[in-house]
Amino acid sequence: MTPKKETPSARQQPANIHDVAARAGVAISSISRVLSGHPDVSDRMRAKVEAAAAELGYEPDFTAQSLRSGATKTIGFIVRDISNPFFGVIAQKCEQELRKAGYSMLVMNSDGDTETEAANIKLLRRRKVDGLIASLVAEDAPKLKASLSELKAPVVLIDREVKGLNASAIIGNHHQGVHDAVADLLRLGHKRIAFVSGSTRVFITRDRLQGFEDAFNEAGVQIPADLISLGTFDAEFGETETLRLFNLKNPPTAMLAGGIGTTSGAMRAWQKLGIKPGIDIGFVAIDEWPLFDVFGQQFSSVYRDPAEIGRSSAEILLQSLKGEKPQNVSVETTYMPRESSAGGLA
Amino acid sequence: MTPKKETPSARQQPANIHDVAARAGVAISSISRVLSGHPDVSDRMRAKVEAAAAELGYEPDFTAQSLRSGATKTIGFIVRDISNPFFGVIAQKCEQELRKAGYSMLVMNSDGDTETEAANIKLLRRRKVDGLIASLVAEDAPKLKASLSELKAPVVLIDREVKGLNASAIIGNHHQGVHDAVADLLRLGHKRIAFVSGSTRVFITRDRLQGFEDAFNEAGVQIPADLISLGTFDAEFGETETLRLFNLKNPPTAMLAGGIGTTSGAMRAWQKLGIKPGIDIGFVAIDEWPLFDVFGQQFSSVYRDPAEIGRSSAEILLQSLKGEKPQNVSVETTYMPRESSAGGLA
DNA sequence: GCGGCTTCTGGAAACCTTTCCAATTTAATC
DNA sequence: GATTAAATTGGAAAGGTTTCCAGAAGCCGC
Repeated sequence: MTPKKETPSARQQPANIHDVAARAGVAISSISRVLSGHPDVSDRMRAKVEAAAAELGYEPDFTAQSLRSGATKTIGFIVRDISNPFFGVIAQKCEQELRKAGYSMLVMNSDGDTETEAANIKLLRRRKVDGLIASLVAEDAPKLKASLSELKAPVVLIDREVKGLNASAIIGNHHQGVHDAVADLLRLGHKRIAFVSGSTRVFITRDRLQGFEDAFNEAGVQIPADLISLGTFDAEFGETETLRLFNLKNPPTAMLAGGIGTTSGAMRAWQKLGIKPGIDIGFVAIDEWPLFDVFGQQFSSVYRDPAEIGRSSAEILLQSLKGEKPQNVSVETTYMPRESSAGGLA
Repeated sequence: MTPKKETPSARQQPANIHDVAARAGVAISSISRVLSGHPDVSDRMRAKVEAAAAELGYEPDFTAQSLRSGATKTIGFIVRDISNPFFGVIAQKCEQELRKAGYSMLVMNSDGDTETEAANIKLLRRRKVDGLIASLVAEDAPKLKASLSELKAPVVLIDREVKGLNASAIIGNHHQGVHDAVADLLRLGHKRIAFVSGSTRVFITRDRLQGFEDAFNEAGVQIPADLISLGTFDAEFGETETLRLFNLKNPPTAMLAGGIGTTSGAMRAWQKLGIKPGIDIGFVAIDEWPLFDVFGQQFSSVYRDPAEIGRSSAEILLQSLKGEKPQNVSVETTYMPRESSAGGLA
C-alpha cells in the first residue's frame, strides 16, 4: 500500500484537503467540518485541524466548493455601460456591500444591445451565479422573462419592471422629479419644452413621460409632441436629436435631457450650434454626474442618489439570498432648481 | 440494474452530460469531445450528439468545467474605486475585450486600502482566476509581491511597477505631461505652483513629481517644496490639502491636481474659499472626466486616454494567457493647454 | 487475406470539495 | 454499572465535467 501521492511540499503544489487530513491524522470530512464552522466538532479536533491547515497554508479550492455545495458566492451585475458614472457609483456600492457578505461581483456591459444582454444572462446562468443585479436594455425583449427565471436565482432590477417575473425591483419615482421640473419650466414661461430620453421599452422612460405630460395638462398647456424624442440612452442619440430639434423652424426654448448619456450628447450638439445651455435656452439635466455641484454652471437637475440605489440593490439581493421574498423599493427623485431653468427667457 | 436516475425531464432539472450521453446512446467522453471541438470525432457522432444536446437544452456546467480543466475563464479586476470615471472607462473596455475572448471579469474595489486589496487578491487566488488586471494602492505593501506571484496567473498592472515581479505593466508617461504643464505655468509667470496628488508609494506619483521638479530646474526657479502635498488619491485628501495650501500666508498662484479624485476635492475646497479656478488662480487638472470638453470652463489638463489603457490592458493579458511573455507598454500623456492655466495672472 | 496504421469510441480516473450515513466514543441517567 | 441518548468521527458517495488510456473499427498496400 504505497501512498498515491507525495506530500504537497514534495510535489510543490498547493495543499488540498487530503493533505491536511493526512497531516492532522484525521478524516477529510473532519477537515471540512472544522473549516466550515460545523458545530459538532470537539476542541481537540479543531485545534489539530487548524494547526495542520496553518502549517500547510491550506486554502480551500473555491471552484470545488462551488461545485459540491451548489453556491458560487458570485453575483452577476449587468448594466448598459459601466463607464457611465451613475452606474459606476451603483456598482461600487453594490460590490462593497456584497463583498462584506462574502460575495463577489461579475460585471458585464450589455452595450445597449438586447442580444448582448441575452448572451450575458445566458453565460451567468451557465456560471451558476447566486443572484443578479441588472439594469436592462429593454423590458420586453424576446424570451427575457424566461431567460431571467431560468437563472433560478434571485434577481434585482434597477428601474425596470418585467411583469410576471418573480424579481425584486428598485424603482425611482421619476414621475415626481420630471413633473416638478416641467412644472417649474412652464411656470417660468417656457412652452416649447423638448424631452429627449431613452426608449419607452423601459419603465423609467414611461414614468418620466407621464410626469412630463401631467405637468403640461395641469398647466393647461398643449403638449409639444414634436419635441418629444425617445430612442436610446446613449450620447449619439442625444446629440443627433438635440441637433435636429434645435434646427426646427419652431425650436424649443428649453430642454430636459433623460440621463447622463443624453446630456453628454446634448452638450456636444449645443456646442456645435453655439447654444449655451442655461443661458440661451432653459435646461434641466436628469441625473447628476461627478462634480456636478461644483462646476459652477448652475444646471438644474432631477436628482436621485446612485449610492443609495447601489446599497439598496445589494441589500435586497442579500435578503433574497437568505430566503426572503422579492420586494419593491421606491427611490425618490428630486427636482433641484438652479439658474439654468430660466435660460432663454431674457 | 435499474437506472440510478430518472430522465432529466422527469426530475425537472437541467440536463447534464450523462443525460445527453444516454439520449444519444454514446459515452460521455464523446459528448465532451464533440462539444469542445475535439478533432477526432466522426460526422455521424457529431450529428447525434448535437441533436441530443439540442433536444435536452443541454448547457455544460461552468463550475464543473473549471474544476476539471483548471481554467476558470475569469479575470480579476481591482481598482481603488470603480465609480471613478477614469477607472470606469478602463473597466468597460477591459470587459468588452475579455468578453470577446470568452472571459468574464470579477470587479473589486480596494477602497484605497492595502489590507482590503490584499484580501481581494487572496480571494481571487482561491477563486483560481486565470488572470488579474489591477491598479494597486501601493507598490510596496507588505507581502504584495509574494501575494501576486502566488496567483500563478498573468498579471497586468496599470501605472504601477513592482520590482522583481514577473508581470506586465501598462505605464503612462506622466513625467512628460506634467513637465509640459508646469513648464507652461512657469512660462506664464506662475512661481508658487502647488501640486497635490497621491502617494509616492506608487510609480505614477514619483513620475509626476519628477516632471514637476524637472520643469522647475530647467526654468531655474526654486521648487516650492511647501506646496507639494502627496498623500492619497481620494477627494477628501484633495479637499483638505487644497484648503490648507490656499490658507497659507504665501499661498499658491496655481495648482496641479493629480487625478479626478484630487480635482473633485480641490473644486470643493475652492468653492468654500470663494476661489474660481482658472480665473482667480491658474489650474491644470490631471486626467479628464466625462464632459470635460463640453463644460466650457476651459480647464487645462494632462490628458491620457482611458479607453486605450483599458483595451491595451486586456490585450496584453490575453496575450499572456496564450503563453506570451509579460510586456511593458507605454501610454502617452499630453498637456492640453487651455485658458485656466493663465488664471490669477491679471 | 492479413499485418500495421490511423481514426474513432468507451470506460474510468481525476479535479476537490461537501454531505449523508453509519459507527464509534462520550456523557447522562437510573 | 448497565442502558440510553448525545456528541463526535470516519468512510464513501456525489457534484459534472475533462482527459488519459486502451480497445475497436476502418483503411491501406501487398
